[in-house]
Amino acid sequence: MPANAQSFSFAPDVMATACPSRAILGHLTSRWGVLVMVALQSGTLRFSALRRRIGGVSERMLSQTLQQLEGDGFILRTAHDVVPPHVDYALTPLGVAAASHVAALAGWIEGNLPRILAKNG
Amino acid sequence: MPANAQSFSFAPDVMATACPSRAILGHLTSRWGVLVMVALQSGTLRFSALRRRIGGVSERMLSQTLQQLEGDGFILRTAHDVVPPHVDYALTPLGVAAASHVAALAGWIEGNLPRILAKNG
DNA sequence: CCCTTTACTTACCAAAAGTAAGTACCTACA
DNA sequence: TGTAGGTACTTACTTTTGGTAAGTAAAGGG
Repeated sequence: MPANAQSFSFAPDVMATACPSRAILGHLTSRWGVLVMVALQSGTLRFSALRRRIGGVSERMLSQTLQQLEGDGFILRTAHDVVPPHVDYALTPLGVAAASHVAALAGWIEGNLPRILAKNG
Repeated sequence: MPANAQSFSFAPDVMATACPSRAILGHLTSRWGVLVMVALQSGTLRFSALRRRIGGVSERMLSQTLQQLEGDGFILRTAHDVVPPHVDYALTPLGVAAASHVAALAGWIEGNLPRILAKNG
């Protein structure tokens, strides 16, 4: 056992099927999860603002994705008890850190799209 | 038109359904795409070596994922015409750049798993 | 009075992904 | 010599996931 071992009985490894990190990675890299994290990077947004910003997402999928990311602690959901409903979504500190990585990937793709589409591997 | 404008009629935007960057993002963040990129970061691997390294992937999905990433120019496939078959997969320069971002995300998750699982958002 | 907006959920159907087996050829082992 | 295993896939079938459309409740505008 190495000197700086953690108080865990396993080393987190995304390559291992059963490792919890695999599920978290799955949530953050899910089709809509990535886009929700990127969208929330620029600040708090309401449900329908998110829906308008993220092209092509359905209410069902947005709702499901938000619940998943909230469950992981990346997103904070704040419901104001008024009619019509008003619900805000914002990144938690943990979410801000995670979002920076997914946004870096998305940004890199956007910035290098010409190169990618030209297939200059 | 700004001075440093690109020779493109659109600004790449992952939030837009029709933008090609959306599809590329989808490939790189697909369930097995992420893990393939991370696995190949440490060097060239054969099909079955990849399969053994990536826990839980089926041959069908690995094959499909590799073809997708090869089509995008992130991966180079080299088939040696021998029996039994011998096929090598390696990252292209473009793939190395992309892999650094997905690996950063995967690495961050692994490194912060305790915090994430403790749900200290 | 009906349409719209808000934030969802539920039922239904299509698309994606997982499982298992087939292909073709070689090596090793008994 | 026959059987098991390794190589890199593909194909058929089934299960799971994802998308579409509609329903819910209450307020406000035309």
